[in-house]
Order: sequence, then structure tokens, then C-alpha cells
Amino acid sequence: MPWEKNFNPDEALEKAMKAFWKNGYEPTSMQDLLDCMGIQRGSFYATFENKHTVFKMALERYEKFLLYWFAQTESKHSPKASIIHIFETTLRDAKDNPDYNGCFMVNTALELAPHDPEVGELVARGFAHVESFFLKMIKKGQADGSISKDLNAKNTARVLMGLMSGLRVLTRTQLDISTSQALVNHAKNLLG
Amino acid sequence: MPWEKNFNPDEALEKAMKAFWKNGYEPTSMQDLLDCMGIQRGSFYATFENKHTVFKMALERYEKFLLYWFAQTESKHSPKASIIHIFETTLRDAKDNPDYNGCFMVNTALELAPHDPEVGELVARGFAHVESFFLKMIKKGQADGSISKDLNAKNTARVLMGLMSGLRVLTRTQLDISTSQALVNHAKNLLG
DNA sequence: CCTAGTTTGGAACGATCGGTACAAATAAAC
DNA sequence: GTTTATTTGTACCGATCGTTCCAAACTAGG
Repeated sequence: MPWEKNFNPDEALEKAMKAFWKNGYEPTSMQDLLDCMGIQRGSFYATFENKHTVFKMALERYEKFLLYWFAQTESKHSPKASIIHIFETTLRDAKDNPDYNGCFMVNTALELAPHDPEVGELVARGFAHVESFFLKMIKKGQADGSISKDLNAKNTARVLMGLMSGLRVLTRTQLDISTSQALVNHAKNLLG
Repeated sequence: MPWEKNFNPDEALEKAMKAFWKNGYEPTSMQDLLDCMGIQRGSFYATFENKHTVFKMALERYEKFLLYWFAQTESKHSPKASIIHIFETTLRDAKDNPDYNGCFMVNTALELAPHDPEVGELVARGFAHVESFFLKMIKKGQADGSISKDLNAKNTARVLMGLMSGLRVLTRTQLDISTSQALVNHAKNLLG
């Protein structure tokens, strides 16, 4: 019996994800992908089917990271602090990282989702995860008394989702960071 | 002396803008452009230099429409109502129009601006216009007493900008409209 | 009517696109 | 050491990319 791959498909996918994240689907050519993944065409098509499939895999990988990040945050902070942490970490990443690329999910939502039903479904699922994380945190906070019960939990979660989407737009374009800062402060104040 | 163009460059540019708006820069091929503009290659390059230039022209055209829309709104509504009108009209457009394409400026901010300095500048200018419109409305409202002076005008304008960016993301992806609705309601409540 | 000046419609360009085909290289199984 | 199954590296595919070029079409001025 033969021989195993001498590259790690998971690491290669990680690199593909970063390329798509930075430049988007169309502008990332197969050659760009092969170069950054460090593999050859033959290996690529044997392992990942084609460009479109590897993009979906990259997006699902990103989704998994998001969920993991949420779970980690929830385990380390109070409900209210968890929400604040998500916003502040996003802002800090944008500030510290000179080539910050926003949110892969949001970028894809605008570039590809409107014209690609498969990707559109993945993006919708991703957004739903974010909203339901916020909702879960708010409800938990209202249950333990750290968040006011006067807040409409569902609406507030939706507003937070919108604020986060806006934040990702503003941070990706690297405009005046103080606008992003104002948005994060606002999100914090929302929770009382 | 010769002959004049037998197509209207302005109308052609309008059609190019719609194509770029809907599909973005890269996915819109020269052939797509020529087809939708209804002109031939020769005429295109004689009139618009090249694809990149016509994109910038389209973006500037969009910017002009935005400013015109703001000016019209301001002339017809009170300061506070003007802000609300901008948000509500955006939401209604998204609801009514089955192939709503979000905001050309926001789409471009994510797709092209990070890797294209010229476009990046146009986008930054566009965003600045939006923010300063909100700021102007808030200050006007505070001057005539219709908006509370307790609000920090600059921060509120920034938050509105972020909310509008988020709204454009959510509406373009055509997710659950109620999330967008919650965002618009929130913007309205912001103004007291 | 003729000429000058401009636009128009396409042919054609080299480069690059995503994807396929296939022989050479490789390593485990016998 | 031979066989066998799989991967790997490249050559190559037709299609399409954005752009250039140029002759034919055409209108206005002389």
C-alpha cells in the first residue's frame, strides 16, 4: 500500500483561508492559492476538489473558529463581559494588526453571498450563530441579574449583531479608528 | 468636422455603475460592461480610458447621488426626521426591491478599498460625507431644540455611521429583515 | 462631391483563468 | 526486489481576461 500525503491538508486549508480572507474569492487565483498553500496543482485537486469547494471549506473553518472563540469567551467571562470582550477584542485586533482584514464572514456576505446560494447559506448560518450568541449572553445576564430585564433580549441581540457588522466594515477599511471606538463604546453602553 | 458619439456617455456610465454595484469590480468583466452599456470596445476605450477608471467614475457618480439624496432629504424634513428618513428609506428599499444590492460604497469598501489606494481614498471620502451629514443634522437639531443637547453630537454621528454600515451589510445579504428593522428602530431611539 | 476627422465594430493580442491528463517519483506490501 | 497504489510535478487544455489596433462607416466643413 502506498504512501501518505507529505503535506498537511489542514495547514494548507488554513493558508487558503487566509488568502481568501485577505483578498476575497475572485481576486485569489488558483496560482495564488497554490503558492501560498505550498502545494502543486495535482495535490490540490486530489485533496480539495476545486476552488469553489476549498472556499466553502475555508468559510466553514472560519465559522468553527468563531464558535470556538465564543465558547472560550463565555467560559472565561461573565455574560455581559463576554459581549464586551468580543467587541473590544475586535477593535484591538484592528488597531494592532497593520493588515487587519475584517471578518471573513462579513466580507463574503457582501462579495459572494448575494450571487452564490451555497455560500449564501453558510453566511446566513454564520450570522445566525453570532446573533444567537449575543442572545444567549443577554438572557444569561438577565437571569443572574447582571443585565437589566428591561432590555428586550431579542432586539438587543439583533442590534448588537448590526453593530458588530458595522464595526467589521469600519475596521476593514481602516478609516479613522475613533469611529470604530465610538461604536464599541455604544455597544457597551447598550448593556447598561 | 466629424461626427458626434451616438451614445450618451452619461447613460452608459449609469449602466456601468449598476453592474459594478450589483456584482462588484472583479466579477464584472469587460464583456459584461459592454453588453450592459450597449457600446463597443472601441467606443468604450475612447470614452472611458479603461475598466479601472470607469469604476472610479461610477463610484464618484454614486457619491454624487448620495449627496444629492442627503441635500433633498434635508430640504424636505426636520433634522431629526432627516436622519430617520435616511434609515427608513434604506430599509424600505431593501424590503421592496427583490434584487436590492446594498450600498455601492460599502460593497466597495470591503471588496476593493483595502487593496486599491485610489479607490480607498474615494471610499474614505464617501464615508466622511455620510458621517458629516449625520453630524450636521444632529447639531442643527440641537440648535433648534428638537434633539437633546445631552447627546454628544460627534459620537452620535459616528454611531449612526456604524449603524448605517451594519444595516447595509444586513440588507444586502437579505437575511431576516427583522434584524434590519431592529437596527433602524434603534437608530431612531438614539435620537430621543 | 470630396476630404478631414472621429466613431464604430470586430479581429486579434498576449496573459491568465480554472481545470485535466499523465508520466515520473515514491513507499508500503508481498 | 518486484509489484502496486497513491502522490507529485508539469505540460497542456479551451475559455476568458483586459487591452490594442485598424479598417470601415459616417458626418461635418470646404
